[in-house]
Amino acid sequence: MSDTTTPPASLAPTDYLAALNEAQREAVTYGVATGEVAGPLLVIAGAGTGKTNTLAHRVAHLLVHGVQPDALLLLTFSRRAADEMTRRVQRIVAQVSPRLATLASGGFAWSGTFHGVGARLLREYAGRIGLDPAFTIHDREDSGDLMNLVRHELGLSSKAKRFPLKGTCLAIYSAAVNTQSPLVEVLQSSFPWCAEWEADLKALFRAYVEAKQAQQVLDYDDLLLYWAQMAAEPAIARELGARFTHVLVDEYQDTNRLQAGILLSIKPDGRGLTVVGDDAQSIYSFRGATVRNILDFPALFEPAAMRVTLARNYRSTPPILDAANRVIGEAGECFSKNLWSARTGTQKPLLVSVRDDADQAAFVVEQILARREGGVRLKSQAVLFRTSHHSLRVEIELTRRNIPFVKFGGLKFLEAAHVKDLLAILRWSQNLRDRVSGFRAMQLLHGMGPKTAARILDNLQTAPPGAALLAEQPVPDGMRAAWDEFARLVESAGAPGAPWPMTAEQVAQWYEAQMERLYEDAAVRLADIQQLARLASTYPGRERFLTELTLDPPEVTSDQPGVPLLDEDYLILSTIHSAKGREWSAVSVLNVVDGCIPSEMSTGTEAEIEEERRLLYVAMTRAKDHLELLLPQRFYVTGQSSTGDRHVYAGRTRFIPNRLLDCFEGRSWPCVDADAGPVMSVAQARIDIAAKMRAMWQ
DNA sequence: AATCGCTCGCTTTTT
DNA sequence: GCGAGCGATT
Repeated sequence: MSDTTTPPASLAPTDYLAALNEAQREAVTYGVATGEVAGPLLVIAGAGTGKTNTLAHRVAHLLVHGVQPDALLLLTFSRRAADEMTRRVQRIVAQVSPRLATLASGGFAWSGTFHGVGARLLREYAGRIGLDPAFTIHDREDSGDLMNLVRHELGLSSKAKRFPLKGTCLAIYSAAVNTQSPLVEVLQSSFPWCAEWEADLKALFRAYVEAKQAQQVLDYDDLLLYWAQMAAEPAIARELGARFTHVLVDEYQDTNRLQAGILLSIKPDGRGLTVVGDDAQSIYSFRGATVRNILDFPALFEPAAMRVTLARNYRSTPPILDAANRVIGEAGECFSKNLWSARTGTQKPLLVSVRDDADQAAFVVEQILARREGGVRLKSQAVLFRTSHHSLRVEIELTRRNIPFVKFGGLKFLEAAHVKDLLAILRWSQNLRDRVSGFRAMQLLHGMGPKTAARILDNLQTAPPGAALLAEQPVPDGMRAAWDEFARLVESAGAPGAPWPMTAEQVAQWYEAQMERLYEDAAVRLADIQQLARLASTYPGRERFLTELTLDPPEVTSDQPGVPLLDEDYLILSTIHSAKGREWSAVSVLNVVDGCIPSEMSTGTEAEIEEERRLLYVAMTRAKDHLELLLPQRFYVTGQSSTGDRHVYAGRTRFIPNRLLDCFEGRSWPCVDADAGPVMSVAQARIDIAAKMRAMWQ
């Protein structure tokens, strides 16, 4: 509406905008009240600048101005982020009017990750793009299994010179798809040691794609790829563009070319498109994400996209922010926002030298307990680390002291063999052509091996659809009865309109009867299966259950000791990657030493090292009031020498060179005895390490 | 044809 | 410390 018209009487005063700062308000209101859909908007939102809040307000603002929830496409990095966004929007609009509260109470039909939304759109449009709407989705392991199957079929596994393993093949394939670049280039830049296999890999990938299509199976990458291909059809693109008048994307710095392509197809002129992100927090390039997406966004459009920068940090104290700014300021290519803090506080982040892994764990746990005594709940504290296994000692220490914790990242619930077994049965019942699922499911039967299973899968594939009866498949006489029972189970589970969650319960029941034979530790696994069955009952049906579980598995494994109850206070352990977007009052970062951060796996190229720097930046900017970086002087590595475990001496991460030490407070722990001399400074401690290293060889 | 037991090689981050 | 792969055994 123009400024000459008065707002409709139903419109409540926009009080909710008053709590925002100027830049935030600009991002929220840009183009909303003009009466037509606004041009493209890029919001550069530094760490802790109220990004989620701003995005939520923009969504709320759109609703207030009459946009229907169904017309919003809300793409976030995780489901958790989507849920958080929904909650906030609901809270905001509830203040404006009861009518809007009702409107938003159902949440947003089209919010979630690119993969999750893609899966749902593809099912809806399946008929028009030659896809079976009952397609199953393979997780990474399933994809690896299928890749392996094809790899064997093509005889690549028995080459004289060792052919890349399935995981490597899949990684190469995935990189090519997600970066949208030719195989040669991917091999050259990321997998130079596999370059000689280019021709074979090409054949392998062709066969892999054919296998997926024959089985009506999609992998993670396909969800984006099919969506992108679909959106490349002008008619469908127009339809999607009209249906979703507003598209909002969070964490845009971690999207890849495929995702950017999808957005551009739907919104070619950028009208109605809002992307939010922070190039300093781009940490997913290993997954094909490219920081160029966000950097090049404004110039994609004519006129260029509106750009709003949020630089006022509400999260961290000035010393913490200062240290983080300095760390990211060292980046070779620096786009830092130089965040400034609105808070008070004078405690510098700690740089704590400890002897080893064990002392690191002891120190961290002691500090956490001390802070809890001081009134900081466990839930407001977190321990962050580069790789999942870095937290092992801390986990042991926490368990020993009976401190509840939850760990994010690393091994997922989904990867446990027994969970995969159960899902394989359900997936196979949904789509009998899915060989990976069927192959796995059938071999749960005693007496069923790869040969018999493969023959049955062949029979099913060649039989006309609907004509193949599972029960009639040829199996050894000894297992006829068991097979009949299994076939009945799978067929009834796969029948259209099979009652849910009863189906899941029946399958779980059948599987539980097999577990004793399959696993020595069946008792522990049984609990998982029961939990899974309970989880199943919270979904409306099998299809949604399988899809959403595959794309967004529970982040916590239940075989951890002392899994806390929901209302209990518990500590968060998380990989830095999984800590994205979150914040805690106190944060401890483990192993801030070269070899861990940066990971020794990621020091090959300048770009990799820069990403590791941003990773440390992300870790540091999670802290609100208290930040400690741990420097074990030596840590154990496993399996690198024939003699087994050994320890190596480590130096402080290269991302905190001496010239940055004035931002930190150096400590040593355990404290050096007063009689033994002054407390070591960090610099002195390093000289000692060097001496020890020389001493090793004397 | 299935299964068990042995050896060899690899070992990040995740939708 | 773990899985994939292979050879021997049932």
